[in-house]
Amino acid sequence: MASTLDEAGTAPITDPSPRTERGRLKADRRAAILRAAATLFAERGYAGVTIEDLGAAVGVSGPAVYRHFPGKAAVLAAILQGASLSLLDGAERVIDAAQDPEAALRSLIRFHVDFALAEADVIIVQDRELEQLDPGARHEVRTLQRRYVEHWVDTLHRLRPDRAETELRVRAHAAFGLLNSTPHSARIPGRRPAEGTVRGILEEMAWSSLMS
Amino acid sequence: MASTLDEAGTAPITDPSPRTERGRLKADRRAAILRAAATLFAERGYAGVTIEDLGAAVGVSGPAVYRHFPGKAAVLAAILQGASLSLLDGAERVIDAAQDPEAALRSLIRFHVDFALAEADVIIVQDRELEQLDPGARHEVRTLQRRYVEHWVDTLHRLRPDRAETELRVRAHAAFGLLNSTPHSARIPGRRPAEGTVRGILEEMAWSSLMS
DNA sequence: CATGTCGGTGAGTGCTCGCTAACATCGGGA
DNA sequence: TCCCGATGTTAGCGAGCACTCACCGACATG
Repeated sequence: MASTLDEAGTAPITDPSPRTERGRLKADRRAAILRAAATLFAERGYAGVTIEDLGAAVGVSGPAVYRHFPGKAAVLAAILQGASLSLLDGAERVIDAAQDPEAALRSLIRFHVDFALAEADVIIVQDRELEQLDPGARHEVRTLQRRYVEHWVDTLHRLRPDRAETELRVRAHAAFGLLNSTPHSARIPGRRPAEGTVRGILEEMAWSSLMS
Repeated sequence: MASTLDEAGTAPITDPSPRTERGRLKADRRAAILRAAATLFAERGYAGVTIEDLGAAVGVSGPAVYRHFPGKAAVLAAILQGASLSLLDGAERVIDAAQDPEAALRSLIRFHVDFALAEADVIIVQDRELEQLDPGARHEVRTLQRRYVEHWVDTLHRLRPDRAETELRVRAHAAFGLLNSTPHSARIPGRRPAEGTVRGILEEMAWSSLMS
């Protein structure tokens, strides 16, 4: 299901030069563990997944996971740090490329929808398991998230300088809730419209709610 | 903190006639456990709360909880059943009282915002711990939730008969994500605007996103 | 080719936690 | 008043799980 995903999108903080064969295998396995962990955590919750499950999902058994992560909490931390970093990076790239604030907001919305649809598991884990992190990692993730929000608030402020920043912050959070609704409701069985249709609806709703 | 809450809002399925003193105490304790459990589950997640915690939160210790619920899962089930029942009840009352579809949708939005602000803990638990339920209870809750959604879809369909029901269902879910954003972002520390302000912003955003 | 490192395994350890058992206390109907 | 059932207590059991340990084979470097 995730075979067509852009790997760079959620790449963990990894040694960028795995020269040797063994290093490449290790990097692959680490990435595989993170992917599987995101899916499992999204399905059963952080506490509902065992280290054994994590290993089994990538074909190794139990304690082998400790060769790649110091513990279960570190797996979750890597997922959340990777996600918030990807979001922040994407927002900055998209804003830099935009010609004017209106284009910037449209691009932000499109980028966020893309991310939510492509990385549904990560989105779910992101806003469900944040408090499971140790204080250090939690603070780091929260800082990254705050910077992401502030990019939205700045862009909104450029479009509507008459509105208070506190109001724009509420609006930004509400828009995230709207855009992140698909990963959640996608878990509910039932016939869903095509992904392209959903994308269009969400973009339209986000835009009009933010600018209303 | 929950002392001023309307008890009827999330009252569990309880004996409505606790004539005797002892019966009243039992009902109170049961309600207290449910309230405390909602808060604790929202803070630490279902798996992060022990039966001991549940008892301690209401001044009894550990196994006394088993005098009121057959097990930990039953506490969660009672919370989620109560919440989805309250939402469904409220939606039906509100729609019956409305003069026309437009008034119905506005009332639905206002009702949902009120519920999300008053019962933030329950809202968080509702869409975070559904899969922890045993299949029977999960199916019941899901059925109640589906009926709630269908009331929204029906109302939307009356306002916009040109739109497909699948699209309206996506819109309804997105609106829930939007309206439920406050309980989630309220956990993030930081200065927030007054509750009345938030309410107005959310209602405006929900309306314009649904009708866009 | 010898050797150290590295990723893997199976067995085991200690702790947490849901739940039960056995017993104390007390309110309230006969 | 008496006694039963309901509500609480503490002690303890058993399972599950994160994590450690001792060991093994294979790859890569001198």
